[in-house]
Amino acid sequence: MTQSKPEFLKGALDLLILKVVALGPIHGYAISQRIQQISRDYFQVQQGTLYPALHRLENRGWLGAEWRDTDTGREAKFYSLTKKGRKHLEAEMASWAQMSNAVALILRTAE
Amino acid sequence: MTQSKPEFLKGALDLLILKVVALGPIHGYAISQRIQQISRDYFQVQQGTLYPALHRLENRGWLGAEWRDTDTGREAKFYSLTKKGRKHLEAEMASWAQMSNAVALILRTAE
DNA sequence: ATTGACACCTAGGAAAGTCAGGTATATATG
DNA sequence: CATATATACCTGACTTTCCTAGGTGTCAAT
Repeated sequence: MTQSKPEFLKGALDLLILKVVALGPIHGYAISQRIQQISRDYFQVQQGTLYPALHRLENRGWLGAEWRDTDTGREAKFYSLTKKGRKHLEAEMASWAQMSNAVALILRTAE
Repeated sequence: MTQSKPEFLKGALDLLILKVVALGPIHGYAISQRIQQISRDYFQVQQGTLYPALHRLENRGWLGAEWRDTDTGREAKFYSLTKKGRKHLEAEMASWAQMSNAVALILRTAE
């Protein structure tokens, strides 16, 4: 797109993931479920989208990962926000608000 | 991303262009200026983004184009919304609102 | 015993945006 | 007059992101 700040539109998924992980350590499969639940089924994150995204966020140092057992006694990779990730999340949220406002400005212009 | 409705995040540019063209016939170069102005410099549409996008929208039957003279006596390609385009704009605006709300739901969740 | 939910992964392709180039005309500046 | 800047259009190569469509393995329920 086109934005001075190149982090959205593509980056909305990153934002959503980071925000959900910020709620507490959680594994990938559950992240997609949470996103779907909270968004009232609006967002449905495909696995082929989810896992590469998680690896991306981990590589950038925003998420840390650790294998642990779930409640149901299964192995799963639990992600948590790093300090860097928390900082980045703050920035992304602010950026999203700006972008959202900018779009609103244009959509609001009278014909 | 991930949305049930596949038309955004990528589609925000299309939305902005369609909305600006809906204000009245306008040529490409001016579209990018208008978007920048109205968004208070937030969006800066690169030419390499703009022109392919306009061709895309034209090919999909949402925009019509016609060569005309500008005020300053130069040739320029003026775009206007087709009926189909107007309908699509309505739909896109509604979709954007939904998506925006869905993101807001997630960003609003308390830690 | 098989199905379905859980939980992870990747490869290939399509779409969109950026960067960096290009053409041409009109106006302003030295 | 020459050159620079703004206007106005365009494209190709590259990158990133997402989706589709596969794959593995475990656990619970039928």
